[in-house]
Amino acid sequence: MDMEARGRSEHPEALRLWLRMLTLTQLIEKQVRTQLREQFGTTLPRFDLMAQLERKPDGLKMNELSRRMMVTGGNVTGITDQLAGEGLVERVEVEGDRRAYRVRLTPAGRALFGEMARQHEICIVAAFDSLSPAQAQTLHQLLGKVKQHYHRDTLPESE
Amino acid sequence: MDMEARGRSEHPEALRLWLRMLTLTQLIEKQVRTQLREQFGTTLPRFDLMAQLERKPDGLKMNELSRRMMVTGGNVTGITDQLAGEGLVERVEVEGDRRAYRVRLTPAGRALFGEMARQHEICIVAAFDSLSPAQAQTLHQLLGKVKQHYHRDTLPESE
DNA sequence: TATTGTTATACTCTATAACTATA
DNA sequence: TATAGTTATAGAGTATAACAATA
Repeated sequence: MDMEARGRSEHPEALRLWLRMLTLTQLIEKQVRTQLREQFGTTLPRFDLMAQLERKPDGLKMNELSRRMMVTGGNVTGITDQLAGEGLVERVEVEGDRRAYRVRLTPAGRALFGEMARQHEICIVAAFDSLSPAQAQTLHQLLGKVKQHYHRDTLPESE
Repeated sequence: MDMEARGRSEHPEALRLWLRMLTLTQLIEKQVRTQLREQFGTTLPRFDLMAQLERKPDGLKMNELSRRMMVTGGNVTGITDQLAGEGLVERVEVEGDRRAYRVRLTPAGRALFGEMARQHEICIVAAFDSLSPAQAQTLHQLLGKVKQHYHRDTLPESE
């Protein structure tokens, strides 16, 4: 192992940091995808879409979903079609704009997402098990600092 | 924005941490992919493979590449075929085992990788620009702790 | 004209499994 | 039998661009 092998002492700290973060993220992500596939027959983008909707009872418009999921619109249509076909989400009309829909979880979708989220949480908690609460908080803050700076440079607007 | 929207106060710290790390990684990764595509007409897996070889003058066997890149063997064959077709890597025989090859960078591949790595480094350094050296080191250490623990649970062997 | 969402398409990346050739 | 690597295939995931309907 290790993709991280790429980062060597001759490289600046930032590069070693990035390679470690990338490797770790891929490792955890791979496990999450496996869990979603094996336990629920679903995929990470589908889970992501449902997660976006979970705390928005009124749903989200397609372009909002697209922006939040960081993928282009056509893909959101495809995933939404799948989930709608399984009765997990539904499209509802937006009054005042007949072009747009809002997508929201159905009761069945909400129930299934609750189960998935519970398993997912167990998996993630285990992954970060080695950190003390204080360390976890520090990590969270440092990542937040990087992300905020990054957004400022590349994605001016935010919610 | 934000995929991180998934993480709410009712969720444990680990989940918020994970979502923040995932979002940030995807953000940076997307920029890296764009840079590799636009400036060099290449992809992240191709860059990764070359990066693995860069510090191994004798090259690596296919199964070692597969393990390090965390993908299955067939994919390594495909990427190696592409790079070999462009004269960037070459397969050399392993004496004592006529089944195996070692893949290594050609001089042209080494030169090109050097250029790519230089641009890549600029991009990554900029991404983590907001951290002080001490903060970067802390982040590196915390990620290392999580990763080590993770490896112990899931991937016993290491290099 | 601009925007919302859909459709069609193509390409990269990936895993799986069957295959060959050596060991 | 087991291992190194290849081939073939299928599916996920993505971006692009052309399109329809509405604003």
